[in-house]
Amino acid sequence: MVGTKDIKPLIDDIARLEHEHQLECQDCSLYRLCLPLGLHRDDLVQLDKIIKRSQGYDKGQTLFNLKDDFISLYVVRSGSFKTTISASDGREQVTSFYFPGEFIGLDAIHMDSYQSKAVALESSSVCELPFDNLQDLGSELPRLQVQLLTRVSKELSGDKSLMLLLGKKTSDEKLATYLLSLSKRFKDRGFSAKEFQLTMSRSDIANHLGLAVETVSRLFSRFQDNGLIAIKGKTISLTDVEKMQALCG
Amino acid sequence: MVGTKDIKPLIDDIARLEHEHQLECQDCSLYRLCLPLGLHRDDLVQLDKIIKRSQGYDKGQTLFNLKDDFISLYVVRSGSFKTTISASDGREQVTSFYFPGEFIGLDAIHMDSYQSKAVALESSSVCELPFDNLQDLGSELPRLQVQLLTRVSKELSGDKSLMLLLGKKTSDEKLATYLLSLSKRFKDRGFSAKEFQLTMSRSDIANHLGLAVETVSRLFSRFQDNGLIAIKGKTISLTDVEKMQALCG
DNA sequence: CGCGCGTTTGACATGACTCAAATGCTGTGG
DNA sequence: CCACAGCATTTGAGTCATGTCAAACGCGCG
Repeated sequence: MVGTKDIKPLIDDIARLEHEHQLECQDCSLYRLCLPLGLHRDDLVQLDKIIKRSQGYDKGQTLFNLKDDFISLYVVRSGSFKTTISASDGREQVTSFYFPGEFIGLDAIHMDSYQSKAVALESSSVCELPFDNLQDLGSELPRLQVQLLTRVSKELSGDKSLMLLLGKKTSDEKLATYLLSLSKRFKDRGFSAKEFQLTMSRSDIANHLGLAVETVSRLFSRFQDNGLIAIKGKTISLTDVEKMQALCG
Repeated sequence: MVGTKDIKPLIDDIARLEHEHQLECQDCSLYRLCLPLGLHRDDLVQLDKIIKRSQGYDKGQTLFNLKDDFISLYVVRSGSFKTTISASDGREQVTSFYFPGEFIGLDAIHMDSYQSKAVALESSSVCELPFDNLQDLGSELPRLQVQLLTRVSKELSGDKSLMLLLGKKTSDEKLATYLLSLSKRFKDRGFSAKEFQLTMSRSDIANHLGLAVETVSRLFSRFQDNGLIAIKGKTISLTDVEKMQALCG
């Protein structure tokens, strides 16, 4: 029996194979979503030269730590990551989750060290873009700079929305908003918008939304009772997207 | 009698005069804090050409509205602004406050319309940077692009800290963190780090910190009772910065 | 001077947290 | 391959921080 949930690992495998063969940007399956968008073919070749296609990361493995020297930006190639920042007493906030084609480390550009910690949520791989090289190339390729600027601006925009969520929304609204935002991101990447894996733990979700784990767990149960979702372990199906949207506030 | 609180309006007047005389970047008092930092003198002249030094904005006046066409970035020249985003039912979140030398509109770069609304908190003025012109210039002046990228990254970093605040901090910690962050920004601008004007209303502060107005008001009273601050209307003095820092969490 | 809004203060309500315990899942070693 | 250990998740009961509602106060503007 081949269920939907068998597809994602398969696609991950493809990405992994692509990685192992040092596939170039122009042939990468993430092309549409990634930095090269809008660059000319000749430019791409140059970009390729500075990209390090690094080895994979295991679940729980750290991509970079708070205060590590800022050397590179990373683009998720396969898998997923979370970033966190922490208060002086150790309390942590999960600031973002990152999926294939998304940039990690953009908030470090203005400093010489990372401002957050990035950890893989599953077996994952990344493309590493040494920032100095990227800047050198950027002064020759204005479109590359624009792409980069656009990326940071987009993340900024998303963060502002999260502020609204954290500051003003109730727990139901928070979870509904979060699930729909995940759904959209999966859809953009060619996965199902209705059924997907929650690669992050309940406590990562809770933390990101400014809730307690128990609250999130209860919400999942309630959403299920109300026919909004079907959830089994880490697999979730959105069974009533309309009602979910109405819940977002 | 000339109290400390008479100084800021005075400095604002200077900025206003500078503005009226169409002062150029290289002679602007915000030079250190603003975009031109790191540009060569010749480059500055070019930058000057594309900057529109717009007329002032009154308290409460809108700089741009949600969904207005994204034409320009703005740099605060004097005064202060707030930006807000809103949920579908009208609930608003104050996403940021902006002081002289800071950029407004960076989150719109990735779209063709503003993602938020910007409103003056007092009589204020701005420099307007038409984005298309800025990009044209940027392709000739890589350092300008880097400056811009650095700016967006910095705002991103600040937003992540606010997530920690909104998601994990108690009401005291929120207010203490906020007051110290204001203090630092005033200090960076050559104003007193200990005594300054809260140009935003209590309800703007409360909203920004994810609290109710009443909570903020009670906190101000309690902080005062505990000798942390002295507050009179919109003027606040930090009387025990150490204790305040200890409160930040 | 008086009106109106922003702010403060008080009393009460409640959504979400904490603590506690049961249940389920995953990965590991025998 | 199974059994067990340890961690993640769920569920329940009770508490608490912060929000809501209501009213008084006072500052700033016309």
